[in-house]
Amino acid sequence: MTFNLDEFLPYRLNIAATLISRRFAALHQDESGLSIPEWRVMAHLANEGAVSVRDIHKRVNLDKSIVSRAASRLEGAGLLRKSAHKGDRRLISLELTTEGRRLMQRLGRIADAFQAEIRAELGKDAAGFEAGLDRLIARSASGGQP
Amino acid sequence: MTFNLDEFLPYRLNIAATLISRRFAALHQDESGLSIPEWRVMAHLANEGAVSVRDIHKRVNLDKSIVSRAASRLEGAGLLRKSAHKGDRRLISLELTTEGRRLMQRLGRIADAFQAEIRAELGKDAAGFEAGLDRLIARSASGGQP
DNA sequence: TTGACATCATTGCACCTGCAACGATATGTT
DNA sequence: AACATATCGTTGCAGGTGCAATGATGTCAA
Repeated sequence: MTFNLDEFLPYRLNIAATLISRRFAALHQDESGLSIPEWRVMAHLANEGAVSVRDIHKRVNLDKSIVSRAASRLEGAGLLRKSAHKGDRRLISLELTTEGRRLMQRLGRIADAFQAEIRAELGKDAAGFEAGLDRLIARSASGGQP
Repeated sequence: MTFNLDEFLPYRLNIAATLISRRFAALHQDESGLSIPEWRVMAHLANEGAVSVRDIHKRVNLDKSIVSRAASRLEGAGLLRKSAHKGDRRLISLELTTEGRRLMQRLGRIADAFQAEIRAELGKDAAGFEAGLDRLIARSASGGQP
């Protein structure tokens, strides 16, 4: 039996992702109270303006049910606004309110600072690490190893 | 607004971990039917022999309630055995059955092959990627940036 | 126009997770 | 010995997640 869990890449990847998420959550939680899905929805809206649930679902890797519920909570918190999409009444337009935009400006700064901190910790391995990350995502997203 | 979610490291890390976990699950699911917690418990037992719930909880980053429930399911499936710990009756000794050991031999081979596949995909970035991963885990586990 | 089929957002449901009790047992102090 | 405190495994419970309906709307072809 040569296999060792501590050296297993999927395991280490999972641990690292969990720890980094916790660290980031600890940084912005007090200020925002956002969960991870809510954070992703807000971050996407901050970049893209008015989009549908389906757009977010596809772009930020969240099940559409999760996007839907997150949007409802965020609407209740006054951070985004839902409106009917002109032309296609199946769609819903989501966009940030002024308050939502203001929050995302602060969170954007926190996020940038945190990313800089991580890159500093990575030091000379930063470039290789990020290149590997992107390669894994690209290879895995397309369904395997084509 | 300069922030972009797609370039945000915690986000990319989370996506990569999820995708890799899915790929690995797809490989061994048919053969084993194990969930991620069950897989971790089994993998640890395969290396360590008889250990307690608390040991696993600390070593493989799972809440003790999750370890406890996973162990019960695995016991029901005939893959591990619970027995009283001599000397300290609060503890429970967990160890693989013959069937469990046999399963882990097959899964160990699958895991090793999968890891080789990932390293091949990473190519020249493999070393930097893994070094970065370990560094992030080490820095984050110790509570921050000491 | 009608009808078959696709797409969108929401909801229901079963499962998993994280956290906080809880009872049982150990340890340490007096 | 007796008590306070700590540790172990289990369980209850609230909340989150993934998946499969569901109903509303859109598209396309005959």
